[in-house]
Formats: sequence, C-alpha cells, structure tokens
Amino acid sequence: MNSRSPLMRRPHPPRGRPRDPDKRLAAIAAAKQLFVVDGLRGTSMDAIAKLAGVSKVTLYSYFADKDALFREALSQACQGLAAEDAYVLNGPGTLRARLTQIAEGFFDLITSADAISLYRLMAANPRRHRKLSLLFWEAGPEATMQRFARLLAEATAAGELRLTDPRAAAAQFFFLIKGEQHLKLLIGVVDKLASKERRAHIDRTVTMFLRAYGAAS
Amino acid sequence: MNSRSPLMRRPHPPRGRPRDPDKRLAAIAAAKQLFVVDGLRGTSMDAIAKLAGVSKVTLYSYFADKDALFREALSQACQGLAAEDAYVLNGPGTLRARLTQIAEGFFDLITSADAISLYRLMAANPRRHRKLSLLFWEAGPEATMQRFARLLAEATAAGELRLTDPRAAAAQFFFLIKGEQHLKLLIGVVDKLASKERRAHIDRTVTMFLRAYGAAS
DNA sequence: GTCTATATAGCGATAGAC
DNA sequence: GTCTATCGCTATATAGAC
Repeated sequence: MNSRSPLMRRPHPPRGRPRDPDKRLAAIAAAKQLFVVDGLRGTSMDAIAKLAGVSKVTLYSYFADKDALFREALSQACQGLAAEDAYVLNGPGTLRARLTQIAEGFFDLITSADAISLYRLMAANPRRHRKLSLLFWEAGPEATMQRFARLLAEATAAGELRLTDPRAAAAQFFFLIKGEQHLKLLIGVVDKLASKERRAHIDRTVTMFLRAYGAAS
Repeated sequence: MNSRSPLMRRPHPPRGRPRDPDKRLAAIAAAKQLFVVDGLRGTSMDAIAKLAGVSKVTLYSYFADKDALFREALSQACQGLAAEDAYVLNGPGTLRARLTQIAEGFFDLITSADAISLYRLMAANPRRHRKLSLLFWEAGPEATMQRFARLLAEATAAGELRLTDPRAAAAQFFFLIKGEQHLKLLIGVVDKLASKERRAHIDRTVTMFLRAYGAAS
C-alpha cells in the first residue's frame, strides 16, 4: 500500500547469488522428457530433479508446485510442434506431386515419436488445464490446417481445385492423413510403421482428395 | 514335493464359505466405471472396493493385483463397444440418405462419453498390455470398418459406387467422420458438441465421399 | 549481510499388497 | 486393518556468490 514498501521495490538491484537460468531450463527439459513418457502422475519430482542435475529445493524455487512445472514443460512441447514446417508450399511439379509432398510432411510430423507422445499426454490429462489443451490444439492441428487451407484456396483460385470451403477441405485432408496409422500408434497396437504402408496410405489419400476436389474431375 | 501335499489336493471338495460371483461382477463393474473416468493410476483399490461394496481382501482374492483387475475391466469395456450396432445396413432411400444415416451412427457412437473415455484410456496406457490395445482395436475401429467395407462392396456391386478397395474406403469414411470433433473431445478442447456442427460435419463428409466414389461422378 | 543453491532429513498423506 | 513404500512438499543447516 505505502509507496516505499519493500514489495514495491524495483526488482532490479539483485543482491546475493544470482539465479542460474540453465537450471531452470534443465528442469524443464528433464520434466518434458519424463512427463511425455510416463505421464504426470508417473513422474516424480525426485526423478526430475535427478535427471536435471539439480536439487529438489531448487526445483521448488523456480516452480510453485508440480503442476506449474508440468504446465511449463507441456507449453514448450506444444510450441515446439508449430516449428516443424518441413513441407513446401508452392513449387514445381503437378498438383498431385505437390499434394503428395505435403501429405508426406503431415504424415511424418504427426507419426513422429514426439508428436505421438504429446497426443497421448493431451488425451490422458484432458481437464488438467484446459488452456494447455487449447494451446496444443492451436499450435498443432489448427495451425497446420490453417496453413494448408491457404494453399487450397490458392490452388482453387488458380483453377487447379474445385472447392468452396478450404478450411473444411484442409481438415478432411489432415484427418485422412492421420487415419489408421496414427490411431494404431497412439493406442500402441503397433510401434512403428512399414514404409510400404506409408506410401500406399499417402497415395490413397491424395487420390481420393483429387477425385473429390480436383478440377479435372 | 510329497504326493500327499495339501497343495496337490484335488480342488473339488470346496471347504469354507463359497465364493459369491456377484462380488466379482460388482468389482469389475466398479473398476470399469472408475478406471474409465480417472485412469489406471487415478483409481485406488480402496475406491473400487468401496464402490463395489466389497472389502479390499475380497478384491485381492479375485484379482492377483491391480493390473489384473484393470485388464479384466478394460476387456469388458472393449467388448461392449462392438455391441453398439445402431446403424442400419441396407434400407430404402437414396444412397446419400443411407450413407448419412450410417455416418450419424458412426459419429454418435464415437463421440459418446463412453467411447471418448475408452479412447483416452487406451491412449494413456499404450504399452500397459498390448493385448488390450489389440482387443480394443479389433472390437472397435476394425470391426466397424469391416462391417462398413462390406456395405461398400455391395454398393459397388450394385453400381452405386465406384471403388476398388472397400476396406480402404471404409477407413477413409471412418476417419473423416471422426475428424476434428473427436480429437477436440479427446484432448478436452471442448466438452460437448453443437448439433449444428454435427450436421454440417456429417454432410460435408458424405458429400466428399460421394464426390470421390459416387457412380454418378 | 543477503540471497541462492545443495544436501539431508522428515512430515503428512496416500496407495498397493496381503 | 496393517504394513510398507512412495510422493509431494517443507524445514534445517551449510556453503558459496555478490
């Protein structure tokens, strides 16, 4: 309340030993690694402290409680998703070739071990913090679909495709690509995919999409 | 070691109070109910015993450990999926109307609270027991797709559809229907769906499917 | 002196096994 | 109901950086 309260003091003049930001990063990295494999309940603060090479007290000096660490680690993992942007937007080659290339990018991204682990975690702790779910949704599937929808709109304007709702068509493409393989990985029916299945699946998807929306239809 | 050991005795003459099979069923029902909501780790044996109205000792007399109970409960829940067979196979009306009806059946089944909970559970404990994953896969998605594939084959034979791989087309239909809404429910971005979205989504799916595979194309 | 980090020890609660 | 293990979290004491 009073203007000279210690609580109101500028935080700038730091006295004492400065914090080591590397420890914070190490803690988050360790947490991310463990949470993603063993889940929230399956990961102990002890294990995180040990893996990060810091003491438990240090952990609690940076994060109020386990949930805060969880939130931070998951938030970073979610934002890491959007960074993956391997697929090319517009290039040479037939429409089919370009769609196939994008499909491959989608597919490999979404069936990666990291992405599967994240999906699992998001599915396992749905109501832990809705904000995290939303963050994941927007940084992952939604961002991917939005970008693809713009491509579809361009291709439509260029007369290569016939569609009225690019966003909906992008979603269809996205979920067709996810399809069977992603679900099997997610629930653990299989551990890894055969490259033959991958090719066949991608080809089938592109073929169906073009049959539905291709201008040559 | 000796042939008259009590352990070698024939199990037939049962002494003591006979087991009550109802308690076993009550335990499984309670476990199913709790596991599906709170997950494996989130459910304690105490809570199961309490809900089932049996003592913990009784629980352990029927199931070697928590995992065995989990396995039994999940196995039952998975088999319960296949029983839901609300959608009609062949009826009157246009092909589009029939596909729409089936799509509605798919959609409502897969977005039901029970199904979502099961999906969550299967995603959260992937390598807990691979047999369970396989059971879920075969009783759920695989069975659904197989049945639908037969319908597609019939429609193709009748000249209503043009497709070469009914199983693949069934999978495409299935995952198109799941789509965005199912994922949002699974990760908790939304709690329930707007009926308007449901209709629009189903219509879009059927429309795309017919554009790709309809004979009138 | 003052703050941060580390190590250790322990509390309170809960859960699985029997 | 008992036993034991573990977990989240805290208290205490000490060392080191400014």
